[in-house]
Amino acid sequence: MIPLKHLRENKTEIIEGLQKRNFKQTGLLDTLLSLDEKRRKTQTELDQQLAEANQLAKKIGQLFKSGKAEEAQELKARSGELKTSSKTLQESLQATAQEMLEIRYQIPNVPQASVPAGTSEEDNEELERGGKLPNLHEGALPHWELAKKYDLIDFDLGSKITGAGFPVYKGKGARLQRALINYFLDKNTAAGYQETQVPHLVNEASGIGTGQLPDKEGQMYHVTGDNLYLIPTAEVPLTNMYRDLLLDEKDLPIAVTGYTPCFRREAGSYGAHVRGLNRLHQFDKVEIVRLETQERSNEALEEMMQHVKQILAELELPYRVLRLCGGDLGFTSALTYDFELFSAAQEKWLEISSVSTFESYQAERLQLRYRTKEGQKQNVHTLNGSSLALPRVLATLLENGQTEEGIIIPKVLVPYTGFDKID
RNA sequence: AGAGAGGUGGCCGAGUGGUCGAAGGCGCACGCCUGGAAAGUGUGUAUACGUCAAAAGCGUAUCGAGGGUUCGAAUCCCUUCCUCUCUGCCA
Repeated sequence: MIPLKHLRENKTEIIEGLQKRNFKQTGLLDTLLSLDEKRRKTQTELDQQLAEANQLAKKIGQLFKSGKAEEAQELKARSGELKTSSKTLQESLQATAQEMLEIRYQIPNVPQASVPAGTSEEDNEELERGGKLPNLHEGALPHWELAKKYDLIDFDLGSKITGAGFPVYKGKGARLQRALINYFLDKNTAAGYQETQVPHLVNEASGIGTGQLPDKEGQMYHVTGDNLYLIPTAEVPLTNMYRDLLLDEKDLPIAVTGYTPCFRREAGSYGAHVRGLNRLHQFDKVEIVRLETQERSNEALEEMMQHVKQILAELELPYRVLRLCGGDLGFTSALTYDFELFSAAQEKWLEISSVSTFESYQAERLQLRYRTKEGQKQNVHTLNGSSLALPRVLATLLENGQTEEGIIIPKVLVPYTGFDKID
């Protein structure tokens, strides 16, 4: 959420920023500001009434003690009045606060200056390419064919036991998955991220904290019996570890990494987009999360980007880095770099990592602050990224590594897989 | 899942209807003492909101969370979450 104080002081800038992501309902900002004024007025009035009531209560107590019950009775009448009117004010205050909150949930983060304006992925800015494109032999196959040919992944079996989008990995396919998870975790811990295992189900407060709730409720699997949600990404538990905290500047930066399965309902997805590993209801991902000071967060974002890039380079996969345009930017993000791998057999780019800074936006919801050296309280800047999401890496690995003699495993992975070829 | 006990400030812990944002201790910060340190000693030590240009100050709220009773609630009642003990079940 946008901090209110910031909105009061920088409304014009915020509106300009939001235009970059084609956010039209700028009227909400004015509504918010006038509600804020109302809220403050009500608060002042309420405080005055409560103050009077407090004093009365004290007086009545003293009168009772000194045996002046009659005088006390007289005061009680006024006390009753105050009670009624303050209750009304209280309710009004709560309603206003709730209304403000709901509006604030509807206002996305303000993109950074470097974010290009744009409406779709067409307008994303390509920053660089790396790795090398493979020369596939005649008759090269997409990964779902390869998975079948070498018996690595069984989509039908997953459908049988659960449903579409829940594949079963078998033999070397399963081993490759485990190898990737370990390899990613090792790379991340070597870069200073603390390895963390978190719950795969979260409560409502956590969903609200990172912004999945209330808006994107339909995207998560909801365990209604216990009112818990299956995590759509490790970002949710990893970031919510720090919900409701007042840190000290010297506690920062905090960097954590964790592997979790991710569960997404993906309502509305269809067709070739969901073919094979391209889009799943359950998939594996290793996530990195950082908490930074406001001064250092942009630098941290660059570091995260370099880190992911290095992993992709080691895997010898053809990648490109994009700076997302306003229209493609996630609701809570201020700046996002997407990483894509080129799937040679499908002849298209597949997104495998998204590295973002949320600046204060998540912290405002999480109530996550830090005290600066000077003693001021500020919102922590939160950042996260995939490092990395497995299915599409696996898909590219299979497709780009295929030769007539089998699928070649990148050298860095061999110590993890225990084999250098799938045949 | 059933029965019981409990959740108080950074930590420990007192407080069962008024003078309690909360005794006392520990910790921490600053000062005094000391050649230096320890000990001793003094002062301070929560968060949010409102008021204010800002700070100070003042007001309000907060004793797990939410609601209720009462002129008045940390204290009584209800709901809920969490922790512990016993029983049951079970990787």
